Amino acid sequence: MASSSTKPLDRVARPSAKPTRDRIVRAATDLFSERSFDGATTREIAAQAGVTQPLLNYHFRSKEELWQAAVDSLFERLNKTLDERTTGLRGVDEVTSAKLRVREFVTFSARNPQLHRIIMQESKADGPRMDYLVDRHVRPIYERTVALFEALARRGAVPDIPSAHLYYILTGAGPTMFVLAPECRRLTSLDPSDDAVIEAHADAVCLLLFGSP
Amino acid sequence: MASSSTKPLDRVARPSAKPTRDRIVRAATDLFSERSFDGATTREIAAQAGVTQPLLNYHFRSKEELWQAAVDSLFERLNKTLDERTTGLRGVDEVTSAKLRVREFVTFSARNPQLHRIIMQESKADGPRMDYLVDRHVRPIYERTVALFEALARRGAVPDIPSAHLYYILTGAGPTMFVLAPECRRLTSLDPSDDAVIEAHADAVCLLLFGSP
DNA sequence: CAATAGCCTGTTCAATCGATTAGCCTGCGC
DNA sequence: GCGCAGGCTAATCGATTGAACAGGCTATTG
Repeated sequence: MASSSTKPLDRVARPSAKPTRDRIVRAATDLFSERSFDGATTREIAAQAGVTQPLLNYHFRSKEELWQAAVDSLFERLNKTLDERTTGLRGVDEVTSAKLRVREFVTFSARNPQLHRIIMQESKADGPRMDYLVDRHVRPIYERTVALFEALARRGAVPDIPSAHLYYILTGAGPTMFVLAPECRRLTSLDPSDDAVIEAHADAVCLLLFGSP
Repeated sequence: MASSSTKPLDRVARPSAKPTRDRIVRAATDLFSERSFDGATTREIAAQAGVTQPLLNYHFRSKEELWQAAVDSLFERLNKTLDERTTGLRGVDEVTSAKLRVREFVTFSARNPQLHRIIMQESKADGPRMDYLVDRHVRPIYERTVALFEALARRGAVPDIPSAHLYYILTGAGPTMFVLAPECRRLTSLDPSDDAVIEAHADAVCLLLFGSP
């Protein structure tokens, strides 16, 4: 097969191109998560990035490749955030450490709802973009999380629930309030972007999982 | 303003039109939930329904109106399912009744992941379709659920968590495994459409919320 | 000081979108 | 048994989509 997918552009990039490229990726992240892959137009992305539409095809081979760049940058941010929280925790016991990790996950999901929106989006079509997401990004996180939960379950720190179910309970209970933020604002008097609300939600999730916030 | 939205077509429908209309709505439900509003094309919906594309504009004024019909039929099914479970429960205590309702919600979400997929989809754009969803369908369910949780909390049957947070924990933890079914199949050895898996997930959610399945 | 390569824009193309129109076929009411 | 309205299709519309192309500006390079 002549699959060429995502070869880097064979061009020696100059540093002056980086900020422009970053603005495009940021705009693409927002619009892909808001409008879905099909719903987001390259013209709209270009407009939000403050550039012309053909420039997207200059920096990226296709809309598909721009989508991959957006996804990569999102997961890079997530992994960096979680890693920073994990290191610097030498000597803290395993349960407390896990709780902090969960809280960090909830906070990140609140500040970056785009990630879960894109995952939800793509996990329906079940196409090549789903392959990219799972193989490249989701599986490593899933396996680390499951291993953590199973260690916690052996200590009795979390309820005895099959780890796959626990994983989807966490990835559902944590981000949904923020993924559905516009709905939440209409239904309740809460603003999901408010720090106090985020804190309260992290409390709630930890209370359910660990028995204490 | 000349807003005309969703007037019924001024035409005396014959019974022979109903099955065709239903097939179109069913196909629209599947494709809107899989591909999002923008991603689903009227031609594809027509093809899956086994009719020609202009027929959609015969039965519905616009793509928007077809979307509303699909959403209406989904929520009608949800409400019917939950109501059937609630009646026929005379004399059962409140906690057991709530548990059964939650289990029914999880089961419905597993068999009809389209509903949550569409809600997730629309809750990002924050446009007129979001208004339609919340005002017409989600708010009544939200208020009933919150009232139920607050009654349960007064009895100590569920953890003391602000009801809005509890609502989003439930609507996240319950359906996410099934909304992300294609992802789940790749990550785990579980098939989210398997009855045993659905049962196990309902057990897990009830265990976390109520302390026992 | 040329000249080359990276960065970016204006213009345009074929494909595809939702919607409209004109018209065919069928079966019910009179 | 005739007319007419409902159900449906074929053909086509203007608008918009992602992408390609040709060319201009600028900074680095030799």
